[in-house]
Amino acid sequence: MKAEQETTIEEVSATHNAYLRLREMILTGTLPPGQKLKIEQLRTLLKTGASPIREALSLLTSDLLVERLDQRGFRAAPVGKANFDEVLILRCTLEEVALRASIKNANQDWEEMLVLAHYRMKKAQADGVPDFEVVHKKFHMALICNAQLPTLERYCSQLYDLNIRYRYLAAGGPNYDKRRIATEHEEICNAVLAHDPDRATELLVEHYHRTGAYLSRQMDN
Amino acid sequence: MKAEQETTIEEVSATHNAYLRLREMILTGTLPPGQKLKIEQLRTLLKTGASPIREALSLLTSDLLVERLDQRGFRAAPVGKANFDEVLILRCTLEEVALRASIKNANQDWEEMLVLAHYRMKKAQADGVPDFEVVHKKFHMALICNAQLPTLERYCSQLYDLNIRYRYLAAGGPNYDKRRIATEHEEICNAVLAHDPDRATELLVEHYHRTGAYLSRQMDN
DNA sequence: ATGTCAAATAATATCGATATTTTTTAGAAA
DNA sequence: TTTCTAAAAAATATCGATATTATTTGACAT
Repeated sequence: MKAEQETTIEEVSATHNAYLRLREMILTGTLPPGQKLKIEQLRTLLKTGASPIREALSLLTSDLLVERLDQRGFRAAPVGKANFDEVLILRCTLEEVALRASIKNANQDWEEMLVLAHYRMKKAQADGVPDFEVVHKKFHMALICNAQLPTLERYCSQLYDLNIRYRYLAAGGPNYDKRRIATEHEEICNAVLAHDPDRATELLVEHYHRTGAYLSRQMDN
Repeated sequence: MKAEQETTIEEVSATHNAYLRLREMILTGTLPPGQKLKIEQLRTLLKTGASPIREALSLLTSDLLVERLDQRGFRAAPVGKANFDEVLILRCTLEEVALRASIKNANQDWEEMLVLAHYRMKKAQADGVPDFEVVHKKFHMALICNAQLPTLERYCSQLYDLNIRYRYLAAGGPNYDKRRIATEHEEICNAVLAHDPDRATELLVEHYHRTGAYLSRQMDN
């Protein structure tokens, strides 16, 4: 008897909902790095049973967002400069491979998808919508999704999420130079549409290094 | 009252045991690719409750060894040429980065560890012990463990495991040229000990391509 | 035969309760 | 005060049962 659709919330399964909500909370810092994640506490917070919580935490463990301590439960993965630097290296390495493969497979459909993803991101930034991070990720994933290498895409997505945590942690500091970021995105997009893999990957890696250096500076404070 | 240590089996937790056993069965092909993994069936097989099974399957999902189907349970991850090729590309890409970093950090302790891992592998092959795969993996992980990039090591370990499945699947065919494999390992080891990153990575990547081509041929049959 | 639908079956997902383990607390001895 | 130990409290890990969802079966109509 499911007469209602409640809101627009998709009711897939308690586990999946718990997974998404916990993930969000860890990424944004609502559950800060290193914090103990007690089952009972999360049970009342998410209003669900222990089983979905435990399963969701298991899934997040493999996303490197949660750590499992022998028989002592779970905690949000800690952060640190070493981890930040590693994530940056891996992103540059893997996204270069992915972007080159994407461009090699270039076709009309993908290019149009990319243009759209780019446009939506620009619009979201102009409007100052709160879920800018969502469309921003979509743009970066659109760049590499044409590689047709699902495992690689998965790694890139994971690493993007690991990096996002540092962005939220640094959110107190001075804002990015948004104009420059927008320009960089534009240039990457153009290089891809021009089928210039060398220039596209160079710009992408530079883009990551630049924002990386910014965040690194924030972390030292 | 745990008066007994039973055998040498380490009784950590039901979940961890289930994880290790299921992982082993998927890697070796006891649970073949694509097979439905029913909770009840695994419950009786591993003689444990549903919760540890489900948690173990969740963990394996993030190792890319198990797939979760909406509300229709789990199945062993399917295999295929495309996946095989992708795993090969990613291994070559990531292990090159890891090996170079490892060599850059080279020190006495690591080099001695590597020599030991290599010696144990040679010995295991000579003795024809059944757990050759274990020491073989240890050797390859020893090559890259000095990079001190834990996320990268984790990815390499995962990819190694994904690749191992294809080795077990091809086990029916003619054996490798073991002499050549041994020589390749020897040469990689020597190049590393000589602190020659270019040669070491070239040999390593070649090594993967050679065994990859062998397995690829097996798969076509 | 073939396709459709409803009942029966089987499997999953989830809950509540309990056993086990870890952590904290408090009291006694040095 | 500090340290050690035992009891109490808290938290985790696991089990058994149940509600929910998917799949199969078989009767009926086309």
